[in-house]
Amino acid sequence: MILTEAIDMLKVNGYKYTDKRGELLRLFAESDKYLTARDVQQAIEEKFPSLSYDTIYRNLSVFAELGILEYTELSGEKRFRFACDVNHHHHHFICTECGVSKDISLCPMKEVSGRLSGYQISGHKFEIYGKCPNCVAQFG
Amino acid sequence: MILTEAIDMLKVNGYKYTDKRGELLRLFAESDKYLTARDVQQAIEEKFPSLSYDTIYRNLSVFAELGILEYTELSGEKRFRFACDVNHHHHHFICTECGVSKDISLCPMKEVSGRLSGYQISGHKFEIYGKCPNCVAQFG
DNA sequence: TGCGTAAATCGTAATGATTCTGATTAAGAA
DNA sequence: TTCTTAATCAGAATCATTACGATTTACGCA
Repeated sequence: MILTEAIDMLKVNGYKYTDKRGELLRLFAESDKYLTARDVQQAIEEKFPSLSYDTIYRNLSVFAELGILEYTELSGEKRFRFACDVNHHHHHFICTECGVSKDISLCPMKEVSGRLSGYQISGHKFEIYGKCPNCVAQFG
Repeated sequence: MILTEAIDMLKVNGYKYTDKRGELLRLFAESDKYLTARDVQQAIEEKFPSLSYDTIYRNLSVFAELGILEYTELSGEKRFRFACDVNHHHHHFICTECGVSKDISLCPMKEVSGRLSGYQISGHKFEIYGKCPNCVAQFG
């Protein structure tokens, strides 16, 4: 997904375009990191110093619902990143220091679903945590 | 793990045994469900109507640190269940209705770790969500 | 271009989970 | 039994998240 697609996605679904939404989306489009609402607020502070926290939250939720952002929960916080290839299901390594993520194309669900007859599967989560090479170099 | 082992584990690590800790552990030992602190409070209310919420929290953390309980986060809440076979690494299906869990012995990390050279892996999470057969029958 | 309406944003407050504090109680060693 | 220290308690503080009512703004339409 790219920025213009994300903006189209907004409009197609009846949401209005605002400079603030644009800036939020740009921030995610330029990064492969998982960000918390607080991260976003800090990153965007220069451009929109008074952007309401509530506005950030609501918009992150909207974006995630539309599939523009991917979403996970880590140590008690919601985190978001720009959606990768929507057509190719995959998972992520997530750096616990900086939030940067790396695609893991492998998905273990193929082998698992056969073992769960009688169960109604609604979702799954496969995430790997640790330090990315940058953070290993920086923090050891 | 069984209840008596869990209690030994407490003592070996220098923690005192109290009736309340005993009751907390018994509650988990008799269930294969993931429970929130609130769930625990309700379940234990009959026996200890005035057990402090803080006490529950602290103890769940202690138990998890000692490996007596397994821990996960789901929809913004910490959840705990009695540790299964400590010697056999595995994952869980978790029912989003009732919290009941089922072992999934498969672990995808074997295939993945080779793809992450340069990364320092500290942990991973593989969980499957949905409804257990009971809840499918009950709620559809 | 200017208007009107519904949506977006704002500032603030409410909520809910989690953690902390300082006082009191009780487990377990001597 | 006594003593020391950990455990528990009640209540408050903290933090993430969500809700509220008022104000502002995007954008369809004249």
